[in-house]
Amino acid sequence: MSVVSRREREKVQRRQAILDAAKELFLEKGYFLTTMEAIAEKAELGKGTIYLYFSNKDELYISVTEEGFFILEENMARVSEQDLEPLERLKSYYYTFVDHCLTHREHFRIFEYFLTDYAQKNIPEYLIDRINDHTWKCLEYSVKAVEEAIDEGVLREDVDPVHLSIIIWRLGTGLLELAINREPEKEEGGLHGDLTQSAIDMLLQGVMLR
Amino acid sequence: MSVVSRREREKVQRRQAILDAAKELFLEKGYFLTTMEAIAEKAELGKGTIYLYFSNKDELYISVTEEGFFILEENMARVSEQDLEPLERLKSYYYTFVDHCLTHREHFRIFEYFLTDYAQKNIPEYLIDRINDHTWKCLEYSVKAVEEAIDEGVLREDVDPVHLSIIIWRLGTGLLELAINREPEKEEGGLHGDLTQSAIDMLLQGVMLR
Amino acid sequence: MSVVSRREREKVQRRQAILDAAKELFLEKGYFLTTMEAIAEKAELGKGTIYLYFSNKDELYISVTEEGFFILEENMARVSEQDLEPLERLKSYYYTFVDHCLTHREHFRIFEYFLTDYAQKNIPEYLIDRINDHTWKCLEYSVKAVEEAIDEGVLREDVDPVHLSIIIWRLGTGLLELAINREPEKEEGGLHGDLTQSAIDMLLQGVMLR
Amino acid sequence: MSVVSRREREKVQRRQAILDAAKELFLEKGYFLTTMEAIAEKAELGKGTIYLYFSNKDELYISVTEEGFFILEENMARVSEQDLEPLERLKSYYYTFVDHCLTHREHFRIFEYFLTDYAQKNIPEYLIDRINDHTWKCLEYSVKAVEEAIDEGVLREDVDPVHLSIIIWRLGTGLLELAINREPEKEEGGLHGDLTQSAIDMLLQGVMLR
DNA sequence: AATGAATGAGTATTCATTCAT
DNA sequence: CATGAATGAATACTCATTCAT
Repeated sequence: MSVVSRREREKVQRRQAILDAAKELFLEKGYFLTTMEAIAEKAELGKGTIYLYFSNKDELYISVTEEGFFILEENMARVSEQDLEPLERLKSYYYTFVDHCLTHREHFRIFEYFLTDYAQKNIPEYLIDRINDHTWKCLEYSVKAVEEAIDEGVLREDVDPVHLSIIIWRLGTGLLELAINREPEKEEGGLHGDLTQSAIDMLLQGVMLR
Repeated sequence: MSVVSRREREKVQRRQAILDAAKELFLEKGYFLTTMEAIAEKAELGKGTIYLYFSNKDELYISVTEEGFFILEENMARVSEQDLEPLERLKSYYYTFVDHCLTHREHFRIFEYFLTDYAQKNIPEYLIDRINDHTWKCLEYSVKAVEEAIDEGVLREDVDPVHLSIIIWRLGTGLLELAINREPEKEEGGLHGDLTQSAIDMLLQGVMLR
Repeated sequence: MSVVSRREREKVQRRQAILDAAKELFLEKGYFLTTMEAIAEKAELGKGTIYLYFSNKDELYISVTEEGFFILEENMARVSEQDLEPLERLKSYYYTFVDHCLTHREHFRIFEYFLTDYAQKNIPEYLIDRINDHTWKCLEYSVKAVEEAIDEGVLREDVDPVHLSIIIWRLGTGLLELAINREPEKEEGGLHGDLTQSAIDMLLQGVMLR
Repeated sequence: MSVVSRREREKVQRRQAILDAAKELFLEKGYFLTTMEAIAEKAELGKGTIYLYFSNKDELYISVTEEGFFILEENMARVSEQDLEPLERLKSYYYTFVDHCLTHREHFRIFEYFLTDYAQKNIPEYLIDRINDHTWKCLEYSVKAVEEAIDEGVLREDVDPVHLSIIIWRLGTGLLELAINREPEKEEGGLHGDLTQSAIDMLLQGVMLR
């Protein structure tokens, strides 16, 4: 059994090595300019080996994206377990998302690629579905927080929880796109930090009851 | 002269035919999956002809993007000439931008591609600059409106005009991304219309003096 | 008639302009890397115009080469009219050829190209024949001089006039190749001048009667 | 180990197959008219395979040329080890060179291309240097033989060893050019054999002490 | 299981030549 | 006559994927 488990462990490690190499390269050069050969080299594996773990380039790409979601989902879950005022929780989700994307910029970029049309047209549906599932799982945390906030009389009753959640989320990605693609290596506290905070504050101010 | 002007006209038409074909294809399949051959075919021209009008694929791509900006800038200028309350003007710029992107979805998508990393790394700087100039030109309309609004006591004084403009603009793109990429051919009045409006309203509500 | 002759003159001028432009470019970049467009531009004519004077690129190329021969033949003829000792005449032909090639380096290079295999395989026979005729015309001057020299008892009787002529001529081209291709813009008096002279002197010394 | 060495051997064989195919085609059609596809086809390999062995067309071309030099250098070295009178040795080098070029006509032609201007302008310097190194290595054998001949009082003291070597070498190429390009498949004993011999004899006769 | 050599479809771009004006 | 816009065949090179070892 020990032998089997060692093999098992090695397999997992190898898979991870490929994912890590791919993540870095997809981030650096984008989907089309990243070659399978380069990934193999960076992972210090043979070119053919990749195909033992991922059936093709697209699947590898999606897997890289998915990996990011696992981390994000964990962070979201952690926030959900904290004892917070509903509005604070809502902001906390927002910041968690923004921080996650800034820390794992690669996931954000890769995810953005995902929204583009040619990605959608060239990636098999089952892979797309997998990503969409993740997206919704994250969004739901926000939706619940908004509902709570309305219930507790902190937010106006005419606010649609799903709408507000989408707006917050898209506000975040909109600003992130700028921060990540335009000021590649800026420190966190710069213009973007301000914008991120101002944005959510202005927005919530606009829907709070007072 | 008549002959010359006819030729001149034909040249312009041919250039436009190429731009139109390219626009459609870049939109449909993205930069990398669109071939020069396909563009030529769609424009009903020889492959080599394209190169008489655009020096290479990148330049054609940028030109397509630029064309969209010319239209947008015109619309923005038109709004700027209207006699509007500063807050109405601000919203009007926002809606103009959103409407433009919904009407010319291709420009939006192409422009989004532009923000991606591999685009930035593989397009010559002078072409990138050309696009950035357009972006700033549009943003400035919004900045001026915010300044006016502050001057007239409609918006809080502690609001940074550039920051708010960026937030509005990015809120717009964030939502558009969703609308355009996820619900490809939805009619205007759907979920997105609501979101767009709610978003700007909530946001401005948050920064208004009252 | 005046009008006709003016037109005639213009035609000749235009042809010459093309030849001059082509000569310069073929020399500078070689056959394959010289484009018809570049020739047209340099000749300040339309691309299509060239085809009114030369039926295609090959013919133009040969014509350029031929033009060089006309000049060389004239110079050879001039030497043949001088009153010279047969051995001096022989050397004079040799120097005339070498000087011609150094002065009109382009003709030499173009001519050398002509000897290459792909030139031979891709140029219509009638054009090849035209060049060969020129070659023989020049060689015959030398042959006659050798015959004279033998008749006058200056050269050994066992020397074959054609053989010696070919040897002298090829010795010249062999050295020229070096001079022209390797030391592109060296002044005449350099290593090459010495070599050229030494070579013919050594050679003739070896076949002189004494 | 046996497996490894077999693979190694196959790699060498494959490389050689490409070189052979390329040699034949470059000879037959010249650089520009030889396509990588044709080479692949002749070598019975996939188009892409060539690029596993040679980084591009130029490198392949130079490699073909270089291969010829390896053979020539070997033959020259063999002559240098023989016990010969200096003048005989000198002639022997000359004949070795001429014979080599007649036996491996392709190398001669390819090398001649090398001297042309467009080759020089379009081949990376480091490749040019590689070829020049070979040229000098061969020439030095001749230079040493001339020096010996002078030392032993067989050749005149005023003869410059490098000059004479160059003259001999260029005399050889001059004649070879004729033999190879003009009488493609003539048997060895023809006009050319005579010329080659006559030429060196006349020349040396002219510089011998007597 | 891991490898990496081989493959060949696919792509941007060039350029001699034609032909309508 | 002169033009130059249009053409499309041709070509070097890349890269995801396969498969024999």
